[in-house]
Amino acid sequence: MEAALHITRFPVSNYNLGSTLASGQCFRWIKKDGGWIGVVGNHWLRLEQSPREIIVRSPHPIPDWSFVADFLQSGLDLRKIHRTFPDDPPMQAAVRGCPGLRLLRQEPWECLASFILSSTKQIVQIRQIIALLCERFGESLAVPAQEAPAWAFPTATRLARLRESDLRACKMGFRAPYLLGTARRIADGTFDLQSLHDMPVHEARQQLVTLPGVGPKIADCVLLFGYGFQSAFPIDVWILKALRQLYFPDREPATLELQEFASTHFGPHAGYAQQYLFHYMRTIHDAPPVRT
DNA sequence: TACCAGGAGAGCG
DNA sequence: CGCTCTCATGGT
Repeated sequence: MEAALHITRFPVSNYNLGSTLASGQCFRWIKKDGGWIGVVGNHWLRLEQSPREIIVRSPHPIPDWSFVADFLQSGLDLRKIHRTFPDDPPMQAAVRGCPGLRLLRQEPWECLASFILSSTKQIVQIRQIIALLCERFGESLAVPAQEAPAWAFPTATRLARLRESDLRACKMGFRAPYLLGTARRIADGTFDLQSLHDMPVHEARQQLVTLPGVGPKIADCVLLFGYGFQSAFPIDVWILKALRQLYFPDREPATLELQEFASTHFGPHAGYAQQYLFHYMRTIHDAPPVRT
């Protein structure tokens, strides 16, 4: 089975594939047999970390693997990013605590839809909802023998034709009309996701928050994870807690003050810094007690 | 069981 | 404006 797969390798340094895929920026990758199974575009893929490269396997020939390099951002020099981070104890602890953590570059529609579904949900539940949505409405993909079936993320056009009850059946609750409304604006052409690539970040953000179910936090997630605007700094409950505990342990700043602090303190790649704080907070600094 | 989750939108005053 | 409440569902 192994030999039947088509394979390529991306040389990397300081790339922690596991932390990256499990850091709450994407929701479809599953750890299996020392590697990771997932979908990029219309391709089932298996990714595996080795010391100096990421090994990529596909069930069918891939003439051009560059879409995988784009997704992984494997060519990015992480040290250059780190050098722009503020030189303070919390930030340095977060970087040391999450070596090789990266930002992926996801397809904007999948990223937008996924984060509309993320509001007030735990990551495990977001994953369940998205898995259901893909299984029911996504295009079936070719997978290797003995592997579980896989589906592409459903297109906006496909979701736009559904009824709200079809989406609620995927356990997304009050998020169903949001996702449906946004899918319809993209499907009917009144919102152009592609055009955001060429806008200044503040303008792209203004556009995104006109979509139903998209407020400041989700807009920033899409700008950061889907478009690569690395100044975007999503502020959620975890980041608020991180800023309070790590930077202001002796008092209780208002949310507005923390937003102001976040927008000025972390430099041109603030969004990247945010991912370190988020993952550090969730996995190390304030990890919930382990049950036995 | 009760609480809370990578929030947003509507309805107040 | 700024604040509060609600929204649906399931994990812990």
